[in-house]
Amino acid sequence: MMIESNNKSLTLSDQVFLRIKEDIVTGVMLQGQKMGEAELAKRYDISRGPLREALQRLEAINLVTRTPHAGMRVVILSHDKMREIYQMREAMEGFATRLATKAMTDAEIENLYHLLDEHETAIKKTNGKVYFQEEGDPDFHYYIFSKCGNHQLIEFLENQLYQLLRMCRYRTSRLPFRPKNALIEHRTIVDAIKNRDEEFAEMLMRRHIQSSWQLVDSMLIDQRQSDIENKTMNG
Amino acid sequence: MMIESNNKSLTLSDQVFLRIKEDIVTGVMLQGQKMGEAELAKRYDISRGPLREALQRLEAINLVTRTPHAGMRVVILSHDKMREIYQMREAMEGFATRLATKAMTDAEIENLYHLLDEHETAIKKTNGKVYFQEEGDPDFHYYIFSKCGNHQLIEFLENQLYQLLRMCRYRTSRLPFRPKNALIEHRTIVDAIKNRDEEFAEMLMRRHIQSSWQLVDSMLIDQRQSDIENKTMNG
DNA sequence: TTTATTAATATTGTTGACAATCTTGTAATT
DNA sequence: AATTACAAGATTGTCAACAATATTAATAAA
Repeated sequence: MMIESNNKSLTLSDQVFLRIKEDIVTGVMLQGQKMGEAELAKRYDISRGPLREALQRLEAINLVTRTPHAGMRVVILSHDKMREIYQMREAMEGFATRLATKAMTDAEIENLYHLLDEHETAIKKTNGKVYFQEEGDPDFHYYIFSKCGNHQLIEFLENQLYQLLRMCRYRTSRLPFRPKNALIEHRTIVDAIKNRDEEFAEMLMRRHIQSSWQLVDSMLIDQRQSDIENKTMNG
Repeated sequence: MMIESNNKSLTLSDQVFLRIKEDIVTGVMLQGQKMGEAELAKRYDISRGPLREALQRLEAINLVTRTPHAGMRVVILSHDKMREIYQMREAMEGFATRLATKAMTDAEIENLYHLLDEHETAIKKTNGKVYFQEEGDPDFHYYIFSKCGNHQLIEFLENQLYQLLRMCRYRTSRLPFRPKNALIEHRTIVDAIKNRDEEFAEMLMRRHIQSSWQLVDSMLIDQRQSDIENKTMNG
């Protein structure tokens, strides 16, 4: 929602890149789906030139796969691939947290506490339904790693890894989460940052991401289970 | 050298991407240099369409920077940026080493020892001039992280980070290195892998990369020193 | 009936021309 | 003399037609 606001000076290729990216991440386009250039060009009302450039950029962030002379497809997030993504996230965001623990100003740490307070009230208001549901969680993580001081790392996390993560999240929709647990973990992380305890902050962030993965992992297993059952019933 | 061998089924865009990448990394194109599309198209004997796609891909791996409606420039590897790159390398390759320590087969570890032996004889033969001079070191590192089992991580290290690293190395050309030291460090890393000691292997790899950075860092400081002196003499 | 070959079709890769935008240089005004 | 406004030139962004490649469908042979 609200992505059509900045059409002013962006190039056509940029605009359609953002639009398709959103359509892939949010599941409007299905995984493994063939993306014919002519079809897409018509659909997004654009010529094939800028479209191809947009697809090229989508390939660069691993949202589509290309086979020469055969075309593009939406990436398929297999169970294995998702595990790899979360594993990578654990290492890189853990490291970013360590750096941020050293680099953040006191004022920025205060901002983090305010952010947590906002989340808490949001949880209370909606009786625990918000949070983790694409609301608070990304803000929290984003705020921390954006303060790590390493632009290369920030750029990678923001523009590459987090796009795939969002896609994972959309795939495992409607999670039966425990927002209070997540909030508690978040608080312990911020406390460690406040104490300037890099070692501990990194460890807590890694564990937090690990448990996030375990939840997704179990979801996927359940899903596969029911897939198998469906197949058995139909066959 | 020897990059013109596989022209068979690669698309034009792919070919020119590889060629320009090589020209940037090896310093044929200078840092910060303007890359006019018309000029490049003529130079590489290609039309602007595929050229633009190639440039797009170069932008994706941070070898060129683009400002809309103003064109592309070769990236400038400032001192700060290089530190960021090495910092990131330390974290990610260290993590990859940890994973590889668990994942490698015994046969693959034997291969690593053979690789070290080859390097040792090469050093003896050339009296310590080879190694680190774009010969043995990348092979060693590449072999390890390529066995980490995480394809996302491998892809990132190989296609993104290592391109920038090669560029750093070319920039700090002719280093007064100590190949024997590096070889010793390599051996201790392989020994840790052989013992399946993930913790230690990661630590050793990180330290190895740290000292690699310190060498480059000191080079850059010297360089700046002499730059300042030159400026003083000329002004 | 199955498999291999070949032609037809559809899709991707490439090109050169056209449009929009920025940069540069000149001239006029303060 | 300095600065702003405007116009000419150059460069990037976009488009539609053309060429090369892969996919398919059909036909013929085993």
